[in-house]
Amino acid sequence: MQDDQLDKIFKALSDSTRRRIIDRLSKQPAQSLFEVCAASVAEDGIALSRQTVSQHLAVLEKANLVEIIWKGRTKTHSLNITEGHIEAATWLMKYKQNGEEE
Amino acid sequence: MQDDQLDKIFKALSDSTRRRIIDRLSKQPAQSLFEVCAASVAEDGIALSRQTVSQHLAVLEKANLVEIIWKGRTKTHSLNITEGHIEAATWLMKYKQNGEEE
DNA sequence: TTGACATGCCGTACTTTTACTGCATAAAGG
DNA sequence: CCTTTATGCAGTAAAAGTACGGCATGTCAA
Repeated sequence: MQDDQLDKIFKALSDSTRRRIIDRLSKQPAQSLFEVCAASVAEDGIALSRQTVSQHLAVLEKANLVEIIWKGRTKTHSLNITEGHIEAATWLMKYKQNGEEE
Repeated sequence: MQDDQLDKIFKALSDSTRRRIIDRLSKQPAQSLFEVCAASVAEDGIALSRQTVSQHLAVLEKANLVEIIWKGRTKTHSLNITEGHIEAATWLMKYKQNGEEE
């Protein structure tokens, strides 16, 4: 696993807005930009501009966490968690000191 | 798991310099600030100022990833990965789509 | 063709992060 | 006492991250 890839994945996960988007996309895939915006207001009461959400989705896209499929003029976003992501996310586990009670 | 805590942990892990420090501390615990600096130069050939390393260690400390023990006038840093950290690191796993070959 | 819709790119403002220099403080040793 | 050693704090500067408005482009449908 390359440093660059780990950077992208951890950075993508280090923002609560993006984690909320991930959670939202997991419940309903293939959402457009506007659907994500609308859901943010409807479910969390957080009104974010189109550009802001677009930027967050771009970060997730660069980390390959969302898959893009164009349907006509609509760009749909779906969650795409791969083995590579799981490997990256569990990077810390190899440093867990085992032993101790608990 | 609170958003604030997840933020701190993922942010702490999203920098390759900090990941290198974690790796270093896992091999040799109870290192002082200067030892981490020296090891950075010796093992990776990266010369970082004392203050820069200090700041990185502070980020790891705020995420509770390192434990501080004072020995005389020396502040020693050791890795301290808890169940909470593991839980945070595996945050992404609950979104993994199972199924598919592989 | 025209209008409405969805996205993309450019620029701005504010905040945070990263890396650094310099100075101050406190403890141990000669 | 004075020097060395280890840390802490303040301040600076460049870069990146976050959030936004405006304008342009492309597409679907009436």
